[in-house]
Amino acid sequence: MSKNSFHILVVDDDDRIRELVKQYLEENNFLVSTAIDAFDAKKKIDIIKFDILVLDIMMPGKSGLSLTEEIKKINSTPVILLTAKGEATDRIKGLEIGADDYLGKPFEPKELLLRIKNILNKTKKAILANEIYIGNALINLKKLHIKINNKIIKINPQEKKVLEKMLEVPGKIFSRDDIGKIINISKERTIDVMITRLRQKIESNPKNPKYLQTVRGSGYVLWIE
Amino acid sequence: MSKNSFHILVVDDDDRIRELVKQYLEENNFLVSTAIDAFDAKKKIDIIKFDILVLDIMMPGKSGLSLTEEIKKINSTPVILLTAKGEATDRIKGLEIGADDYLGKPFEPKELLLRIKNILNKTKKAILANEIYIGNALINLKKLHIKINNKIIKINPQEKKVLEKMLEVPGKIFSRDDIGKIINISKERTIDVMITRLRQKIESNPKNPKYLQTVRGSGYVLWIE
DNA sequence: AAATTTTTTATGGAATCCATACCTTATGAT
DNA sequence: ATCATAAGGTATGGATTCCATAAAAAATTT
Repeated sequence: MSKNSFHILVVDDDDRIRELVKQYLEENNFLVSTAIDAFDAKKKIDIIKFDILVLDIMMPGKSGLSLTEEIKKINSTPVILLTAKGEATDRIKGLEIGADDYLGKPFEPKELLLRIKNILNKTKKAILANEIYIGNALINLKKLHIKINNKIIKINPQEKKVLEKMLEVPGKIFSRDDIGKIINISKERTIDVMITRLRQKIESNPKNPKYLQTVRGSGYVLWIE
Repeated sequence: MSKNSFHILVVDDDDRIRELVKQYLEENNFLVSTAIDAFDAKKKIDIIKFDILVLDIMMPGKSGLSLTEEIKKINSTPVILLTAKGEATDRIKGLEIGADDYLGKPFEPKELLLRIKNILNKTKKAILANEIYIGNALINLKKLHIKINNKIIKINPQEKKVLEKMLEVPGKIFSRDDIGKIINISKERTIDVMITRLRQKIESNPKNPKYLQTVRGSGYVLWIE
């Protein structure tokens, strides 16, 4: 049951939410710590460097907003704010003072997970380790493998090359010709075969791909969210 | 059978845990002492210098936390805390006051062993003695030998050179060329043979190496955990 | 010169790569 | 809606490259 390498701090005064989120993220292989309020959080932040903070805005004592402000003065740890419904002002304020994303309550844990992966994909740490999320698959280009559903699947060098290029510009359509140039192949069918294989490795439902999609008449495109 | 050179103090008021851990660590060649509470522990610490302390947090009399605090004022002996399940606060508190790692109860002895090796690999003593764990193998570069499964195996000068270089940057891929430069060899197969030999010495299952791995098309890489 | 270590060579096996053939699906003209 | 056709998907297999290792030869140490 190997964890990924990211540590997240969840701060909320509501026990249920805290525990729910913690559990959900842990199920998805994150290392999770929690804090009950801004002061508690600050203490922990001063000691350990987290990869992401998830802060409730509305907390007794000090608000998530003030905490965000403090944090952003010190370093650039990404912050996701949890805002009560309708509090549009807070959201805007949050982004102004440097929060990286926000999520209105009530929220789906799944949605939070998505945002987290999104942000992680942009961090230096992930980039240095050559790690990036595509949906549920944590791609590690350096180690030539993919972690998905607690399994590790190997990718081969050719597959790596293609993934690498496509990951540089997610959303860009790659013609078969483009892909062919990357791996020195000209036959169209051959390229299709490689795409098929990649799909089997990164998609949870390869027959109906969500991330590595076909663009009929043009080629293929990779989405990372 | 011959011990390694590390001395560990296990402090827990629960007899069963104390004895279990002691036995397990002894099986793995550590020298182990035990203490029944914080006062008992303090007495022993004042007399002997241990390489690692394993402290239960929840103990009658004085808690593992206070003991950690005291210890850290005196010197930097590494401390691993054992915390009851769910006591997230204690864990963070522990790290705050200088503990080096923590482990939630109930824990696998194997997991504890892993953390211990991890910490030892970082200590000055280990580095000075040129001792480092790779999985179950305790490599002693100075003495040109490896302790594994209660056996001592010699390593040869060439093997040492390679290990030494690879240990400097675990996780880095060494091309055959890189390795060839270390030991002045150009034939690729020759290098493979050396890797094979090393695997037979440090891996418990050389056919399926866990630490000294092949990166097809690129070379070899050494992982130490 | 005996023993040990190092290097080379030879061989078999595994992983990867590429192409082809055949199958399925999407699309637009009728 | 139906059908013809273009486009895409994939199972399979041969070729090739790459790697592991036994065994022998050479070099070095004892």
